[in-house]
Amino acid sequence: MLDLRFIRENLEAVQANIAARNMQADAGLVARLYDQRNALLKELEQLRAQRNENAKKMKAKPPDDERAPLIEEGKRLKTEIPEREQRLEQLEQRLYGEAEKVPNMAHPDAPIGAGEHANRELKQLGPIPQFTFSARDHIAIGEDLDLFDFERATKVAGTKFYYLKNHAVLLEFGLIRYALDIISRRGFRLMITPDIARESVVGGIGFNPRGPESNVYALEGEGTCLIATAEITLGGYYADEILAAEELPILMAGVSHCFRREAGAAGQFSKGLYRVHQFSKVEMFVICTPEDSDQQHEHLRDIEEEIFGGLEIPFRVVDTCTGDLGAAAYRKYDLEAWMPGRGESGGWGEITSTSNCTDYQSRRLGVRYKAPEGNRHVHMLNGTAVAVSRAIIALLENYQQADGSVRIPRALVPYVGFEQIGPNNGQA
RNA sequence: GGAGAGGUGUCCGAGUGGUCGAAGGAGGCGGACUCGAAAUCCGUUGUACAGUUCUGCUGUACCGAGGGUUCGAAUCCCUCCCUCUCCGCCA
Repeated sequence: MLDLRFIRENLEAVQANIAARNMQADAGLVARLYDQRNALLKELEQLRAQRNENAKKMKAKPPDDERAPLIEEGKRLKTEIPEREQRLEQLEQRLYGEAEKVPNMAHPDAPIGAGEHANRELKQLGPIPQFTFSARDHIAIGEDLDLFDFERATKVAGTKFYYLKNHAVLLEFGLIRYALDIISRRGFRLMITPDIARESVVGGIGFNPRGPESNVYALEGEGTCLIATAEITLGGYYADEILAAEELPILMAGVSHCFRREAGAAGQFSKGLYRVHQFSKVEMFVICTPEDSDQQHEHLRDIEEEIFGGLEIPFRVVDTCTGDLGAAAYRKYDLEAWMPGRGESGGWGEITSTSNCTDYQSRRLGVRYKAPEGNRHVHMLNGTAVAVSRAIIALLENYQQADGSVRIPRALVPYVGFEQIGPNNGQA
């Protein structure tokens, strides 16, 4: 959520930002409601001051003839105050409801535009593999090598679920451990987080906890949701706390399952492992001062490049345009891996993403730090270390061999314990 | 799941319906003493929102949460939540 005062004082910039992001929110209404709320609050506080004043006079235990009018006055205030309180509550509910729709401001360098074509490619790393045979997608590769079972997962759990089998299981754990080693060298505190979080935390991070539009699974009667990413549980870790300035930056990494409803998401790129209801992910999360967040964002991007560069997977880095930033991000970089099985002749597919959400999340979550000039909201950033299901796609498709086997990149071999998958697993 | 105890400021811990934003202590910060330190002494020390003649001042709210009683609630009543201890169950 943005600061209400900021919205009122920078109304035009906020409105322009909403338009650039292609979002629906009425900042003007927020500003008007805010003014109304402040006027009403002032009125209410004056009445309460009168009530306190009145009660103070009673403390002196005045004679009966003075008491009676004071009691009358008190009773009058007692009807007026709750009436204002009720109106204030309704007004604030509307105000916050509207204010929560207003997205974060965007970085001045973030490309402005609506669709994917407006994203700015920053760099491309690693050669795109040239195959002497016709490249297959990960579904075909995996089925041959007995790595997945989508059909039985559908029978048991529904569409967009999967069983990982055999080497794919080891691939999952190996990828996680590979990523953990890198980020722990980079100073991140490792955690395994709950896979469930309260709605207040889910909402504070910027996810819509309930409703048909929501991408998260709400648990019936519990007020909690399955998390869509460990960003939620890591971001909530310090909710309602005031941190010491010396503690910053805080670097956390969380391993979790991620659950996404993906309601209405369909199409050619939702086949196989690309868009699924459940996957495992290692997420990085940074809490820092406002002055530091741009630099921390570059740092996160650098780590993501190290992780996928180390796997020798060709990828490009994209500066996400305003229309694709979502509500919370101030700036976002996506890493898109080359996926040879995508479309007719391969294509780029998002494998990681890192966002600087500035104080948009920390304001609702109540995470602040003690600065010399007073308590300020921290900046929060997140970045994917490895999203296992998508990493598996990139590995299988880029490292597929003519004989149907899949080679394992050198850096990953120690973590998985084998050099290739099928047809004989490297055995003669 | 059963039984009991309890939720007050950074922490510990008092609190009779008005003099309680809240005693006392610890801790933190500033200062005095000291060659320096410890000890001792003095002072200071919550958060949020709003207003403002704005590096200060004023008002309001906050003693787990939400209701109620009252001219007035940390204090009385109701509901809920949470924590701890013991027992049961369990990976």
